Amino acid sequence: MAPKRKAQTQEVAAEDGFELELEEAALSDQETYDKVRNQFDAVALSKRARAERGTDAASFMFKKCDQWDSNLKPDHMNRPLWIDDAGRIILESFSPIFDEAQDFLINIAEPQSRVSRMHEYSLTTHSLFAAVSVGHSTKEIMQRLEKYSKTPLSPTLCKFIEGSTSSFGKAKIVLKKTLSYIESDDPTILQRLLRDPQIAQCRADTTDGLIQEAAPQIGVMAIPGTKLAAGAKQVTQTTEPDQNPDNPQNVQNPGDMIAALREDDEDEEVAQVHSFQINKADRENVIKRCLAIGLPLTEEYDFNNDDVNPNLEIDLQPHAQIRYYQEKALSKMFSNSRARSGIIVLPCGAGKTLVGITAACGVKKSALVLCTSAMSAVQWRAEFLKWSNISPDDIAVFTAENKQAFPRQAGIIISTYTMITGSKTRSYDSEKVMKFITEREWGLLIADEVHVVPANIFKKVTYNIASHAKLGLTATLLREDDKIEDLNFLIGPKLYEANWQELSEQGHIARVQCAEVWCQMTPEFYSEWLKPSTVQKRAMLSIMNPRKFQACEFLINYHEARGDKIIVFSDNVYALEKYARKLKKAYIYGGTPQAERLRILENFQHNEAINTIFLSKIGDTSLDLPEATCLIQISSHYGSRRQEAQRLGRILRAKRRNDEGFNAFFYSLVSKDTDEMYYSSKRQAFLVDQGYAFKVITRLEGIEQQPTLSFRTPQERRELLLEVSLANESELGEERIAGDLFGSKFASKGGKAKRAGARRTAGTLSDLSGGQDMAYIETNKSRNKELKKKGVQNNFLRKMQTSHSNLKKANK
DNA sequence: AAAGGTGGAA
DNA sequence: CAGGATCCACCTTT
Repeated sequence: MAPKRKAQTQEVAAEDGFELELEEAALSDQETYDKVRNQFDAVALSKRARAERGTDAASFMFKKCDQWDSNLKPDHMNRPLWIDDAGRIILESFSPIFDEAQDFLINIAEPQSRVSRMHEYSLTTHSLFAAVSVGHSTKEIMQRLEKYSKTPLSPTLCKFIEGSTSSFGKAKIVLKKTLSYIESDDPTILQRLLRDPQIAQCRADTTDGLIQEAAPQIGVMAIPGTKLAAGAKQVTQTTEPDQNPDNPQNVQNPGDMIAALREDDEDEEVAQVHSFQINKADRENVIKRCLAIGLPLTEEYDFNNDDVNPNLEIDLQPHAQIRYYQEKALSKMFSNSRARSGIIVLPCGAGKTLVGITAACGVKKSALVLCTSAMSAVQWRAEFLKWSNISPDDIAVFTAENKQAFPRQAGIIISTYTMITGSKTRSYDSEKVMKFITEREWGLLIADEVHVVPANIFKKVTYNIASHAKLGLTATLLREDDKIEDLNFLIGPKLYEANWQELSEQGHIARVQCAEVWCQMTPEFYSEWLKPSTVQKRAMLSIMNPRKFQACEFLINYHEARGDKIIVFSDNVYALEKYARKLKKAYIYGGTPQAERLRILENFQHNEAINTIFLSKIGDTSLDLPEATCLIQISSHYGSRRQEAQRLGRILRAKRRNDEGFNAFFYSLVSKDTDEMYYSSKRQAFLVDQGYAFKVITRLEGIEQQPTLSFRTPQERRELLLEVSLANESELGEERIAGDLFGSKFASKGGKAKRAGARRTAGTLSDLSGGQDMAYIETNKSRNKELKKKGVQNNFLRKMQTSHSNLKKANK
């Protein structure tokens, strides 16, 4: 703490205009930097807090505008950026140089929200770190910001950028011949590191000075699958103008000195690099320590010069043509012919898998792919075989049922996070494969869906597995907690983030109409809802709201008539089953056995008669349903933005997306005047930021004309209410089964926890229905007969339900 | 011996 | 913030 207790006053000042006074003379670089950074954070926080507090989210922006007005550059209309002192950047998307500016901003700033006319970014220490690590220099960042900004950059901001960039990304951790080196083009940085006792202790080589050698040639890396790799010399056609920042043609204003300066930079950098070696065992510690003292290391893998690890024979199939944004993302990873660790953010359905595969083809070393479920592990393998020419022997899946390693020197293993991190006792085979994995060196580690991996788990992964480069793939780099930050340091900076809107405009992902349907609660349900009761009960009531049910039914009818394939999501398993049964549709939840799921999905995809399925949370991830074109959400997990985004992602890859005028639909059904309203708005935040407009529908056109909707009479509604209430009570503890007409309690608790209990009760129930002894097995059969008797019309449905072997529930 | 249920874990 | 879903290892059964 500085002796001068100015913090208070400064914070107050910060609230209103953010005036900084720094006594630079008294402070070292590091201190200056810390101070600037702290104040930045404080300002950003207070602003955000104020905005979120909701007094008026927009007012401070207007205030900022007043300030900006005063010093606009004369030609400001040609410049697309508004930048304030706290690093908030507003980008006008209608600017002529929008593309150029956006490409640049994506590299240096964090996208906050990208709605159609204006995109908001914010400069953070971390985003600047990422910028430097993908090769932008301080000078370049400043100059280009200055170029795009409508107002002159404030000294505060300049100081911030300088402070962040000068210390970030200067030192790299590089593996050469499997040994770890800390490398930098500036020897003073290394000396500064070595002065730190903890780091010095980890040093491996015994030389006094530093190792010095010529820097590697910075060449254009040929990314497999691009025309460049195919041998075509016309690079400019395939690459976006801004992909290569060193391309002087990008400089629009010839008066700018950027190009010249940039070239100077290059010359300096190419000259020489210095390094010292560290003990491999201490690698984690060094990275951590460097982070702590403000000099984080970037991690790069010089795979071309790695002759210790055997090469893997893998190349993309000739027919695999990667798209420009995938190429852009990969070029960030592979510039200067090394593999850089980091995270690539692409919307679901935009080809994350292909990016991963291409990366593996680029590195051509053994690779380890980690995904969240065993199912997607199998899918990854299939994709590998489809897109690359890798021999099937070289690619193994390591899950509970499939424990293999590859027989040859190099290969690919696909596994799950749980399998790798699991600390419990393993079977002998698992142990063997784990040993195989931990004892070898991996060229590339691909982490699928990194956002779901809590940092501490991934720490374990990085600790256990020696991998030279790590690539994280995700669609939604956000979590409701703050663990996402840790990922930045465990894997690396975010290398690329695609813009959903842009991709959908170009037809890479489907266009989506989003709508929120507000359903009135019926009087019976609302008065019940108003009674003091538990959160669960209220939630249940709002989900089971008959009007919502009708809306759902109406939408299904409407979209089935249009020829859409519909997925209905419900987090609540009880509601899921209720809806699905009432509407005679197939449904899948956690308790549905594997074979059953596959059958249902198969039918959904290929059977003309099955156009709607109901899914529980299970459908959120790793279920590939390219047929779906319409999505209805009837209940959801509180305010989880990620879930919303991922569900939307389910329909983004719609096969028919390139049809003329094709639209996918996303409905969120919300019971009016309940908690759902609040959660719904919160959940949408991310999608809105990605530029999706949510329409609010309060009345469905033509719903009155539908004569066949369920729950039209108050009588039916009261029955439903009764059912729901009873189901709810029994759920809340007591083994109450009377009146539980559909045995729904057990359906909703399909999980293992209550299975034993369920079985016992099922016995009792089957007593009631006449199956006297060994009730458990018999239950199914008698139930099936019942179903047949009831005359289920739909062939498929009957077939499906007959073989629904996991029915712990007894139907009345 | 496959297939499927159970329990524990995170 | 809690409960659901998932995964794995072990244990039973045509």
